[in-house]
Amino acid sequence: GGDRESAPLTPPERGEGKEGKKRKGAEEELKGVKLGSRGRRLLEHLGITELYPPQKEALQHTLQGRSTLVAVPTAAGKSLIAYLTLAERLRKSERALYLVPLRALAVEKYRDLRILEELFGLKVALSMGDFDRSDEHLSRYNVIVATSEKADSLLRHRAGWTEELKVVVAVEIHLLGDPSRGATLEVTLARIRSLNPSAQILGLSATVRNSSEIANWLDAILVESDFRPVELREGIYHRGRIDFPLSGISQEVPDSTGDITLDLVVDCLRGGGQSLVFLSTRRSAEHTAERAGRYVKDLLKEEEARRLQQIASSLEGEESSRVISRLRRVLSRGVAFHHAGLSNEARVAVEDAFREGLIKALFATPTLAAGINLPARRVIVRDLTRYDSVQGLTYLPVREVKQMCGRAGRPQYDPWGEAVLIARNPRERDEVLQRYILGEPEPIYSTLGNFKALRTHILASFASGFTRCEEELEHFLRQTLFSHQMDYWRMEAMCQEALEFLFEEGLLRREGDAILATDFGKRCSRLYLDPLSAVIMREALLREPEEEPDEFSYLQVVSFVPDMLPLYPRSREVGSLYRVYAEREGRMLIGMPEDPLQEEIFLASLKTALFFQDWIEETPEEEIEKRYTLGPGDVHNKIELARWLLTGFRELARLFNLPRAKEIDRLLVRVDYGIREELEDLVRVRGIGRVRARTLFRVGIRSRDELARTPLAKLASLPGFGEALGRRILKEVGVLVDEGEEQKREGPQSSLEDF
DNA sequence: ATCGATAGTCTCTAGACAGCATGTC
DNA sequence: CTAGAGACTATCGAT
Repeated sequence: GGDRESAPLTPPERGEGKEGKKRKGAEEELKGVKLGSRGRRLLEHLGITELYPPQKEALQHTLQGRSTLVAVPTAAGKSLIAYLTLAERLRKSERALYLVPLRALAVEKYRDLRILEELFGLKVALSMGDFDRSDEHLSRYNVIVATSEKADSLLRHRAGWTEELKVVVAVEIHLLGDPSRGATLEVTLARIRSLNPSAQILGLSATVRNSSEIANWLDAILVESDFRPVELREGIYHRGRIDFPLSGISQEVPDSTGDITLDLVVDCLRGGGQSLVFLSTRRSAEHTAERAGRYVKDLLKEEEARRLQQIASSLEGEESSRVISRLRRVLSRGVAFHHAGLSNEARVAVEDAFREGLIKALFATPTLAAGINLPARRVIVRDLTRYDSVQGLTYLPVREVKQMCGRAGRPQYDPWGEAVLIARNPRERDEVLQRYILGEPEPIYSTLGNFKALRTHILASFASGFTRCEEELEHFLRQTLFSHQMDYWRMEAMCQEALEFLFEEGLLRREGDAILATDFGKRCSRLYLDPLSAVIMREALLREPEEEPDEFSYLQVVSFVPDMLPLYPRSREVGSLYRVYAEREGRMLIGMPEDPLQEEIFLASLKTALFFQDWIEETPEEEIEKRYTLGPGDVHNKIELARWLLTGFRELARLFNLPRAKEIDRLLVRVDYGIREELEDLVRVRGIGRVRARTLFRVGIRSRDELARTPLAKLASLPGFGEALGRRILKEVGVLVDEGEEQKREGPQSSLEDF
């Protein structure tokens, strides 16, 4: 429930009834749509008495089973269309897939959709990387919520149920144009459609210029509208005033702080409204929050200040990271910042406190624009440009700014929403007006036409047996958005290049006219690795350096691969990285490349490997954060990446029957826990992680055997242990000793609470 | 001699998807 | 076509 775009569908009571909407009784309003009993029950349960015009229009098509593309602004109630369609159309023996771009969104949608289970007995499953391990069991569910990468992976594993989908919902479908991840969504949709030609596709999109082209590709009916449940006023701030060009309103903003951004925040807060401020860097998000705190602090109610203090102090223990303690400090003053460097715990705390209205101003990087819905009375876009290493400073895409602006106006709370774009000079004022207020969002273009996407998806196509020769590949590629938008011959040359690469590197082989994936190719595809990553890993595995490789050697390999997001060295670190290399050259599994561009990546891989090494040397996390200027969220993300890539690395070593697989597996355990070798044994015991293992080690308990000989009383007295835990641990170790069984330990459990 | 203010110079830049293996409280 | 915030450093002046 809460403030998600799916839930608050009652129009604002204070609203003026813009655009001539009239309130009518529930029955009459719903008449335009032939909702069945399930739909009515769902609406009733959600407390919704009225549907918005675009919802009604879309439902007329979707309830008939027609594929539909709904292109409407942020927060116009797109999700409800999907929920109602699923409720009405899905029988207990049938299946639907719900595609989302982010894991956080997957969790959100999963929670929402659980209501279908509650009301109609339709079972809902959540499937995303590192979360749902029992993929075969997914066939027992009616609605499967998955990220597009996970869905792609499930297709590659040929889970049977992927061929019997009745409805496929794809949200944020405009991400087809995303340069790094759009191709996955595109191929996944194309694949699903070719396996399920009769499946109903329900695409939900932000407004885009070429929506009819996208709809056409999907063979879908287009429902387009710029309807918003809360009026949105888009304005430009310049020289002490906000102008709202479309409504002709102009409003003065008193100079109370000497800083434009803070003036806008304070101005909004005086009217009792929350602000959401978008900035381009983490540093300015944190810094501006800090300055804003001084002004917001005094405007807090006593009760609010108390609650905020509570939330701040509940964030982790005393010793914690720079970022978190800074967040704590600003939180107690009624403001916060939000970026990907925060831990999940902190992020969620900030989001909740903002929803509750406790945080008066939130300073965010684009994490919030694309992520979960967090509306505010006033959205302030301070930075309309972003640094790009290739192009320098560039203006943000219109779609992105519109998405930020769309967050303005909380249904049921605000009479209207205000989005304020800050112009720094008269020339920029005109630019902003033309580009963002009057301008249209960019068209969506396929991003499948690049080497990385093609080699990855072409391999997957053969590895999973979807295509078995060049003609079948062409037939499939002709169904993609790319060939829908451009002539196929443009892609053909690139496909040839990708095929050549895959043949040459032994991922594909020919058998007469047929094309087959080799075992290496199949493994690579199922491990979801970029073929280039797999090739680099294979070369590293087969290399025989002068000296025995150590953990650093392996860590450097996974850090060098294109699937890694490495830590780039600062200019003054470069020298020492060359020294690191010189020192370890004899043990390295990859040599320094000649190509200067590759060399840069290589240096980054060295820095990244040093980071992982610090982690498994049990360097305190705060120290790591300081040394590499990262936040807890970054550390976590990097570790997670390394776990995935090390698994792939290990599996490839196993495939080639190399003893190095064992080495890599042990390293994986260490990365998993962030521990030195000496704790490896202890940590395999359930209930013992890096901290407890270190405690045990310190008092001389160094193995499971020694643990088994420890009296319960002693164990229970150690810090971090108690009687119950001690008993459980001893039981587990005891059982092991009795049965003399070699037991593998489990990975750490993920749970919904982690999100 | 030490400290501090000021002006000039240097540095750095958002985000986030994926795998495998199994029993257990 | 297109940078700017913030950290760091050098310099000079005051005490």
